[in-house]
Amino acid sequence: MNKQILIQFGKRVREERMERGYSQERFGELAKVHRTYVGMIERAEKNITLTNMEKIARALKLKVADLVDF
Amino acid sequence: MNKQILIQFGKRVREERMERGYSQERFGELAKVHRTYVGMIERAEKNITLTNMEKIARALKLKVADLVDF
DNA sequence: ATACCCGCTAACTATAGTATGTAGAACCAA
DNA sequence: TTGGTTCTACATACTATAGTTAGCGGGTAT
Repeated sequence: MNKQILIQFGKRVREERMERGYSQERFGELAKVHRTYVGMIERAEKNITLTNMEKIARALKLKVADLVDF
Repeated sequence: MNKQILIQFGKRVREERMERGYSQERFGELAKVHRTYVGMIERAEKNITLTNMEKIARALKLKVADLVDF
């Protein structure tokens, strides 16, 4: 499994979340995922699926492609 | 679950695969995923994970972002 | 000292990932 | 025609792990 890509994705999410001043909890509510799941994704502990990537992108008002620029 | 995004992704994969003249089986070998899994993704029956998206993108010599232009 | 934020563990359940086999369509060759 | 090959859809089924949740600890701030 290519862990590097999960790390890059997690970094991007954290960047964009913090830029907007959201806590993990607040962001979880917006994206409709659990607060701890946000942390897991940012720490690259879970291999996120496409539908959840879309939830997160939507909460950030971004395209999925903006989060996987690789 | 947002099925529409899986449908779009599946279409993009099929387009790019066929453009290159690969069968599902041949493409599965290239991408290092099972032949039937390729079909399932193209038919939007599975919610693909980021690491497998990367495998598929690599086999197509594309970026992941090229496959999720939404 | 209460509230918020985050990392982390641990558990459960849903489903992604992997695989085998069957069947039908399209093609070509003998 | 008939037999062989290729490609794909589809039906299970197993096992790995993603998705979801509750809870604890440590830090920061008010």
